[in-house]
Amino acid sequence: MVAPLWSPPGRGISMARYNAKTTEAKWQAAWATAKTFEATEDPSKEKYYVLEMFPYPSGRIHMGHVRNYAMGDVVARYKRARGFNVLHPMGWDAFGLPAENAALEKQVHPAKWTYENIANMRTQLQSMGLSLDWSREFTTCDVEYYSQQQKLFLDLLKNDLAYRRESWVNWDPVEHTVLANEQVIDGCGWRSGAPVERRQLSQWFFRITAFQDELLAALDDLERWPEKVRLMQANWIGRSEGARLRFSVKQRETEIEVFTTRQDTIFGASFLALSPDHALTAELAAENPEIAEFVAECRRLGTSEEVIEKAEKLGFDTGLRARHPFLPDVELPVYIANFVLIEYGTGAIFGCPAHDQRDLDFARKYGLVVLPVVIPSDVETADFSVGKEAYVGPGRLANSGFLDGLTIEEGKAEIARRAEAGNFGTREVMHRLRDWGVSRQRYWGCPIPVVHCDACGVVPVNEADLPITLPDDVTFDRAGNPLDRHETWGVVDCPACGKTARRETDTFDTFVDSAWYFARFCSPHAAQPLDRAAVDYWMPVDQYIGGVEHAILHLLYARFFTRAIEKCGHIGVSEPFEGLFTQGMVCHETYRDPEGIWLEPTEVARNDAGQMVRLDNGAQVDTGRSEKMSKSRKNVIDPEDIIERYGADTARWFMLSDSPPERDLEWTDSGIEGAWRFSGRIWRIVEEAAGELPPADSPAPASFSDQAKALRRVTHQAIGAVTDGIERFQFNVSVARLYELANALASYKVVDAGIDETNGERWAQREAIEALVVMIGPMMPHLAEEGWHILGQSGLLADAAWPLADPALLVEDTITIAVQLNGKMRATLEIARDQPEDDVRVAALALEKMVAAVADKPVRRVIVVPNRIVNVVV
RNA sequence: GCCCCCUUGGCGGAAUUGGCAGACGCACGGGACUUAAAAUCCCGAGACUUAACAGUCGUCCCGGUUCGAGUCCGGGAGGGGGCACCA
Repeated sequence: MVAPLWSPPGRGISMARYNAKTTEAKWQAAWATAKTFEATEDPSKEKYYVLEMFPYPSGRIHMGHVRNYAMGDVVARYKRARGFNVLHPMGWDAFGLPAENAALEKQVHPAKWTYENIANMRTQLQSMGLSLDWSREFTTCDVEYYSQQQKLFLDLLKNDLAYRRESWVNWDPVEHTVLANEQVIDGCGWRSGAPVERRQLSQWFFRITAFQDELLAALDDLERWPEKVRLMQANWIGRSEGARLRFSVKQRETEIEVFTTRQDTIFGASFLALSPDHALTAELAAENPEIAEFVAECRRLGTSEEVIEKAEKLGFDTGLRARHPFLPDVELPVYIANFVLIEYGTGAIFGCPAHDQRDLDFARKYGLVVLPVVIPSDVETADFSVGKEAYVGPGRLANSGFLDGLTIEEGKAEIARRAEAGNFGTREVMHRLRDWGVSRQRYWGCPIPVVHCDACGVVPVNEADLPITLPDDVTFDRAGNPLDRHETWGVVDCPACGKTARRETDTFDTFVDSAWYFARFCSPHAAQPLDRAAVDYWMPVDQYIGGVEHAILHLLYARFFTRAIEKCGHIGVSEPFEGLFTQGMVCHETYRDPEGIWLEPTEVARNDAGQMVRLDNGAQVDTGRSEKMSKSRKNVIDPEDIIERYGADTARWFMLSDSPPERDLEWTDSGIEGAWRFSGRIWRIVEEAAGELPPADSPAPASFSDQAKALRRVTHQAIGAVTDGIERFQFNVSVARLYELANALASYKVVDAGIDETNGERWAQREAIEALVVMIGPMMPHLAEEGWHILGQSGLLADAAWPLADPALLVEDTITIAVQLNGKMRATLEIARDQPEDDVRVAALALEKMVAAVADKPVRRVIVVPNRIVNVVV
């Protein structure tokens, strides 16, 4: 890529090329000096809280950040111009594993690594010229932040929203550490490559399930959220209605409890199946080595997801027989089956092979009865049979005694009623959602403020003793959690009895940090977690913007945590984000040389023959499809390079043009060049006209020439369309309308060069240029600010009001409407607007082309849509 | 396997939600300026037929509703995403 040239200086001093670098620095300094973007609560003004998902401080910003923050800044600056009191803060999601990895690899302390990264990224972000209130900046690894989080945790504990229980973790036996699910690759540790073991540890949980129905129901009211995200959350919560049924076991004094959503198919049941981890399975395994061996086999399979997916359905007949609750003569064999999950329902099922695919596969393998009990409405019962595919569609019940003839829904209700009456079952609503495990056996996270005492058990730290700070003197020369092996940090007096006890060495999942940061921005320096007055003023976030990859976890945790702290009295809202927008990724072509080595875009170029080749050795390069920019594929463009070469405005403009914000954006060199050309074009339009225009705020002349009128109409149409585009998050459409306005201005030649303003041509030109500059402001703020200044405006553009379209100027006196024959376009008709239908019809039929097209055919009907279209039917 | 979304010129995309398909940008071609180039400005362009006027076809495919379908309905193909033995 060749750097564009900032000069040559053009035709004279006043025509000097726009210098983005110095101009951008100048206005960034001006905004900072004026504290333009620092927000304060002002009850007399309507507030608007714009937030982009805060970044993890990896060290450098990437194009995804640029796109995200460019969009957020459009909204923030636009709402400011519309008179809102805007809050637009920024901070850092700074705890987490990468800092510990860096510590291990480079022997640098996580804190040092993190804060240096933040300093670097802050500089990069500031070079983008975002309208951020930097006075509210904080970092989640600041003691000031995480100590407040510890207070919130104590409140959650008091309100029974946090608790401790045993839970399975992925344990890497080589690194002596717990692994997150995404660190387990093919059943092995991502770094050590050793097979991961499942271990049980006592861990902290947040009781998200206490709000599960509310979290589901409230999705309906999140009207400014993408439908897709609401659906994903609903699926994740996974509410299903069914019944819990108890089966008595013939051979022993016990019952097996199953959960089912298809209790209507009970007469088609042919077996029961227990999870390998079911309590009864454990009992049986203790008595029977064969069962123990089978269970062990299932567990071995259990480590690798891939194997589970492909695994055959396996079962082991325990020899036990369960009694059918409605058929005294029928006994159902009890199996242990590898596809029954202990985490869901009761860890046991009844199998109805005819109407469940898994049960059918299982039944075919073990030769069990397949009895259809739901018959599609267009088939006779005797004619219906199930082959390889279970029937899960609608129908009437059959072969089912007292249920025969009922619908599925009626059958479900009847079984539930009889089970409850007979005291062997209940209606039950089950959820897929599990409580949120927040313990991480890690150093670089917020310490969980509790103490383990041999006498008193788990004791919360007294609030007065907070914060529990991380010790600095830790080493990363070995695997495992440094907090565990710290000599003094973990030794503490029990808050309850005073005896020597041990500190909790687990830290919080970093999703906890990001589950309330948006609320902390309202009062970032408060001595308590949240200042109610500030939070009540600013919350909820009016517009949240970020990647769709957080559609489930982060957004669900934030919704839960807001409810949790609402219950504790810290906040007055239950939904944190009124509006949500999920933006697409930034993509780029990929390049590989003949050896299959990935190449950076800077390492390849197109040769004279039009082929992509390596710059260093000329070898031909395979151009791969465009993919999300990633280091592993080397298809990244560094925003810092782009801003250095073209300026922040150009980078931002390119991010907003062409691609709809929710879709992926394809990075191209020609695209950024085009954006850069346009910024120069705007500059020229303003520069060349500025000296000829009437002074700022001149009163409108009494009359306008036709050309001036036409320009004014274009201007006001652009105002309407650009505004509409921003409101609807269609920035690419706003950009197109701004191009049109710029094109109109570029071809606007004032006929009367004199300053005499009787025809209003210069006045209309100023109106148009000012509108252009103001509307470009949210997208290219520095260039717009410079233009505003050149136009002789005294204040900052950042404080200027958004233009309003004058409806009177939008209407065109003469309009062109389409004339169709039998629905096909044949001609157009120029006519004054709002003419009576009869006149339009007559005029349309009188058109030469229509007369010829209709010829001698009888006109059967003429449809006139006012000011739109005429359709002649013959 | 289940659920959801998408498919419009060479490319990214637009179309007031049923009313002139292809706005705007990119790439491309032609021209102006220039000794020349860059930059800038102007013009052209969906495909096919035609010397031209003009005509025919055209929003993934097939069918339907309608005076009229990119838009609504039914079926199919291709691409993408989410969840995944959830009983």
